[in-house]
Amino acid sequence: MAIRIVIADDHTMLREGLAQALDSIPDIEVIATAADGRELLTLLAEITPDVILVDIEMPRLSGIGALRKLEGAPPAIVVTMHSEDEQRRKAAAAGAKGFLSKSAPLPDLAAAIRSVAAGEELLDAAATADILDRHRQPILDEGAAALTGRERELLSLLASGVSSTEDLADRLFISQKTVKNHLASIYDKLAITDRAQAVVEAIRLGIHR
Amino acid sequence: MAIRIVIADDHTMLREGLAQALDSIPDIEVIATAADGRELLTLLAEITPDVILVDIEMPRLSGIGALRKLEGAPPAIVVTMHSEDEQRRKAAAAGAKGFLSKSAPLPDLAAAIRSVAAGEELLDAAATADILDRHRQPILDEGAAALTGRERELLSLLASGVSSTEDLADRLFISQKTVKNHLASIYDKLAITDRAQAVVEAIRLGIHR
DNA sequence: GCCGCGATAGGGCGGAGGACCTATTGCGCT
DNA sequence: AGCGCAATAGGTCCTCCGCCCTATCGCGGC
Repeated sequence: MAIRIVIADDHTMLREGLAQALDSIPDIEVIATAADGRELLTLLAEITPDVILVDIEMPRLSGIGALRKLEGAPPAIVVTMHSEDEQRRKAAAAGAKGFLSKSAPLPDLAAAIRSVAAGEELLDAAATADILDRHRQPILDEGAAALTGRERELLSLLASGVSSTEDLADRLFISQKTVKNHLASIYDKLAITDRAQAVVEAIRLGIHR
Repeated sequence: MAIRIVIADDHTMLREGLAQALDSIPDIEVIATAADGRELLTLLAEITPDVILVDIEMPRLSGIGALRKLEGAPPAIVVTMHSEDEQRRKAAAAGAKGFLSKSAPLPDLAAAIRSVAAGEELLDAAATADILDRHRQPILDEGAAALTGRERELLSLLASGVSSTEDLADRLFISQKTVKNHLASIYDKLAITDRAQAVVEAIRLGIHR
């Protein structure tokens, strides 16, 4: 269901941080990370993600070096510190399907992951913007996509700890009956049975704050 | 309650990724981020975090430059790509309280944040390891710290979507009565009233999987 | 040896919550 | 004009949940 990705970067803070951030996006799942090119190769001998995210600058074996050895089995996106044309050219030559600066916003990275997962290429800097726009929205679950605005509001409140029918009704300025109706509709769409499961789903789908 | 921090780094992927990763630690709260030194200064004119995390290499105004202007109001930890003594020396001179490589593991970063929040200094590379060790454990809420092992197991199951008394009893191989007793104890300790709120707390406290 | 407490289990009681059904209003699309 | 649907609200029924109280067993500490 979700797009399964692997992240390779030698800086733990970026690697683990990005892993957590991407994992929290409903349609993206980080299944493993690697601290250098060799680790990445070892990893890919065992598992096959849908998309690989590689940093260029890494000890032992660089991202570009790793890609050359892989010959593009799973599509790869190269991320780098200083986005220069020379690096972009090298990445493309090594078989990368995408190229992004580490300064790119996370929604762009998510869109890029969806793009290459769908078989598109993001190498031409000019064309990239258009392609990304077509992959902006996260691919939510069937049920989650069917949620109405009011249902999302209610879920968001639930996920913030407002659990009783009375409190929910007060916060939304509607009757307790309507709260129960909305909840029943949510249970139906998400295929769950109670408020506790609704909280789990709300947080998994990123419906909170 | 939680340690309030601000992150300054020009690379969005590191900045936002790290923000999300740190925010998920129960006793750490990321209240804002900045993309360069100037933004950081603007931010600190408005808000006062407990700890600042700054990258050295940033456009417009470097991390070191920003620290010099701040004169160490909130304690700062400098993070950098290539951990060299020259940079460590400069960071110390600019008033930094800590110095870490971006390759440092996240638990070390969390421990470093707790250390400087507590008023300690992490500049001597040799002494750092000992100090970090003393700040390994996350500072949980009063109530959360009082949870017993079995109560955590139950919470963890709840947070994974097992919500009915019957299912919980089956998964833990205990009677439904005991499940209710454990739940009542959890409600008491966490000052909540039902399963939905328990799920919210479980996830906030990182008790899941 | 006993106290405290974690883990286990039972009973009763009242209310909240979930399932099922109907109904009205207003909006947008055809 | 008519359809579909989101948002609102009401009703009934019965289960399950939260609350209060009691009780046993075994372990570790004072």
